Amino acid sequence: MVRAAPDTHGEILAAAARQFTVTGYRGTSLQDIAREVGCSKATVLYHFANKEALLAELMAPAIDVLRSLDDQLNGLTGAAAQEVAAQGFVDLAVRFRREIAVLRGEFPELLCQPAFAHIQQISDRLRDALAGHSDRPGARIAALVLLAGISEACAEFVDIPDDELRPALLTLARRAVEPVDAPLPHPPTTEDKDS
Amino acid sequence: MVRAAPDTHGEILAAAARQFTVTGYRGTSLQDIAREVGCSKATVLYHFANKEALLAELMAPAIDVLRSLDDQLNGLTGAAAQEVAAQGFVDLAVRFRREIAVLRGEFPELLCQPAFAHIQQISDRLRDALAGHSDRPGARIAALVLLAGISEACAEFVDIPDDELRPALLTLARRAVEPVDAPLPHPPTTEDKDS
DNA sequence: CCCCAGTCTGACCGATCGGTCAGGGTCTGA
DNA sequence: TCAGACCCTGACCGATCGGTCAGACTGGGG
Repeated sequence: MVRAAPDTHGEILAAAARQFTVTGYRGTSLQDIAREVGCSKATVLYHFANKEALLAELMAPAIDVLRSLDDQLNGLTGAAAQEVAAQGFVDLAVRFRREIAVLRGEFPELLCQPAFAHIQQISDRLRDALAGHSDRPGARIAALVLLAGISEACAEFVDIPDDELRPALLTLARRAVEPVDAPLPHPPTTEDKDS
Repeated sequence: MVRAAPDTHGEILAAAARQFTVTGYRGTSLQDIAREVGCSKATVLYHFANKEALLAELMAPAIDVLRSLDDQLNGLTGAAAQEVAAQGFVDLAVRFRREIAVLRGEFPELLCQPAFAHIQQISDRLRDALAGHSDRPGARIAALVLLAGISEACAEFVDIPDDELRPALLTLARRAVEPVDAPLPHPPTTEDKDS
């Protein structure tokens, strides 16, 4: 044991997560992060190639889950796609509230960065699934309102425990989604992860 | 007539509105705005005291309408408050899509500026009204999801005409809002502005 | 004619940004 | 004891930001 094992890398990551959620990505300087950790700005840039790499490492777990949700959605249509999309996204948003809060608002600019190249397309497909792959404006609008609103709610209600937030959002999503004629294989009263 | 009456002030305002909607308030520099207008940065700062004053003048009409909606909400309770809040906010968001898009994401930072001092409290009251002044987490969550989602949808669906977007959002809002036991004085099938 | 108010500009300012770099400490294994 | 990997830092860089300022240009009224 060498006295508390510094783990500066992890501390920087944690400090960045805190600051990004409060002041946003652009609104947080490397200097701010270094100050909270108690090291120099150069140290931050020793552990991370650049500011973008810091963000990318912070977002990686959430992005992995988003990608796997995208895989689950592949091939599903109609009401089944809507239900899986609603459950999957609510679960993701609640679990990764902090990451959602970071991306909030700076989505368009952040998506330009190579680390987040495919996020836009994935979230487009997610929105499309939530709309039951329908072309009706009402369905498309409802899907967008839900995705954006759920994200915002997760970022805002940090004081509400997961187990309370998740069912409330899921109930809301099911109520708000524009119903599509294709029936579900079985009633979605319990959680069903795989098809 | 003195050849086309420059109206630099208005041109700067219009250019700022365009750029703010695309790259955000912080993401747009005075240089960018000046370049689009075809004047110098110093000219921008001759017509507007500072960057914040430019934003304030841009937002003034939307804020006026928001304030009058806040007045309408005063004293209403239960389902009546929910209905007026839903109608009022959907109408406001659709009409002022551009302004909504500007504020999107930079809300927390922008609210610190003196010009937007009371916006936070007004939007809190609006959210509370949309929740029917209920304390139930479900109602509060639904209200936040709706407000955030509707804002985002208005900023995103710029290509959809007002007359199509407004009823779709209103239908969605009525479907998604957590019902409150207090009944409406009369069914809200037609628009009713005043009590 | 001059004067003045309105409009506009280039040059400049201090602050801050993300990022680089040479070098100093410290620990470890040969 | 020494080499080298690892960790960290102060000093510095160019770019860009919002904002200031002295002065140039213009048109109209006395």
